[in-house]
Amino acid sequence: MARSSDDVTRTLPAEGDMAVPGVIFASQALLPEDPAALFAQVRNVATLPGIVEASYAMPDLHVGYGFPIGGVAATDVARGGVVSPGGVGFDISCGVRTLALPALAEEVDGRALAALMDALAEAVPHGTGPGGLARPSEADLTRVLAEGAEAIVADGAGVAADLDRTEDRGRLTGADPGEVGAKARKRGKAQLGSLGGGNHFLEVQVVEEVVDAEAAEVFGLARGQLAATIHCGSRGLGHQVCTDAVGVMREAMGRYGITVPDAQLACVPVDSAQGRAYVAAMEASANYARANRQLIAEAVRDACGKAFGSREAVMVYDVNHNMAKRERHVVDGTERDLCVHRKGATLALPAGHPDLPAELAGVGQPVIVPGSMGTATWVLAGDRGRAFASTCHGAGRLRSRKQARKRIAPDVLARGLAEQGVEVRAKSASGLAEEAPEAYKDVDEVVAVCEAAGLSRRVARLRPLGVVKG
DNA sequence: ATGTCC
Repeated sequence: MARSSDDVTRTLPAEGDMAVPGVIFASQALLPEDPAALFAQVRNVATLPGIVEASYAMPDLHVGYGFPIGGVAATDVARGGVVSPGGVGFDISCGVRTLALPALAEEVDGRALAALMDALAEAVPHGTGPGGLARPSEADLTRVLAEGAEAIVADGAGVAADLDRTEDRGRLTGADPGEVGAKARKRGKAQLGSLGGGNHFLEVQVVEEVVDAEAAEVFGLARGQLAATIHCGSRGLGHQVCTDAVGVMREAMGRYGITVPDAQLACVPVDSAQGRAYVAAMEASANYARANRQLIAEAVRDACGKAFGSREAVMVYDVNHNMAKRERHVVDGTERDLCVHRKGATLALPAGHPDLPAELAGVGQPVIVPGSMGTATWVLAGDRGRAFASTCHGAGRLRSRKQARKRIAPDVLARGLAEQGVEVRAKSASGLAEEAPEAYKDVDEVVAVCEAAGLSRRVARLRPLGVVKG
């Protein structure tokens, strides 16, 4: 029987220092046996200065640095609302980009797939540490920080249509490269155009199921078609920007009279010197992340050219899931200027929203939700605009990296994936075990809960055929 | 997530 919104919504009433309630969208199956630490994080966020409506958590929620991953929190800028790096995450503007490939799965046999995966593994730098597709000068890096994916397309890597299908058209206009520290620049300079490690990956997939035919057609996806999905972020640059900002805010917070229940929730008013500096550096990091995905998408096109004889790969969408954005939303009957933190959560604009490009206005914003390695990726569309128009970002981790390493043997895992017909090109065996499906929640249940809650609608399910991992 | 501890 179909579940109602109430069936998947849990409220933690405002008590103690909480300014608003906690609202968690999840079924029992998506919560850990002992959710105490997770609920404590949702409650802690509800105490932040200026928070409005609720401390929300999406169905893929799990414990993170200060804020839960899967958390959505909006603060009222005019009423002392804060910005917190812990509410954005270390991998600033980490996100997912899917391209529709010019081939049907039935046209690609095992040998052709293996050739494509070899070409992709060769073309796209993956794994931790330095080494990227681009070799930017200091001036190039500054331009990427200021202009994002737009700078990459302007230099000839990609087409204008790529930007039409990239969140914010690939460029955050509040970015100030001058607010990105020297150490962050140094790390970023050596990594532009690289996947990284952890749960970051590049997959070749087949569209296995279309749930919403109209939206799938608008998004450029058809049953049986191949797709490529890129999951990565701002690498060491964003990580360093986050680290630097947490240090500054821990020290500055007291001067604004702010106390928080957890040091990891370090924050300052959005409208303060330190708040403005962080937002400018965060947006520059977001530009770096989108430029990174644009460069990798071009390398995917090159690999397709080599393996298929066609470079034609059409953007479905590029959505990010680690950002704080200034947005206007109606709260208690009045439209307000909010700073919306989405950490392990995405924007999901409903159909008809004025910020959507005309071609997407009829169906809503695309959202791409990668499952764990070897499991499905879902393409969704914004639905009712709940929780400041947000939805989930992935399967959500169930076991820590350490637990996963302990429980899962990499060779057994690799064999299992091979038996499923998934071609794996992995750099690190222990890294592979950390990303095993057993370490994650069931992504099908995550998106089903999003749909029941009215956060987003299911459009298409993509099954992996090959994966490149750090 | 991360030059997985300066």
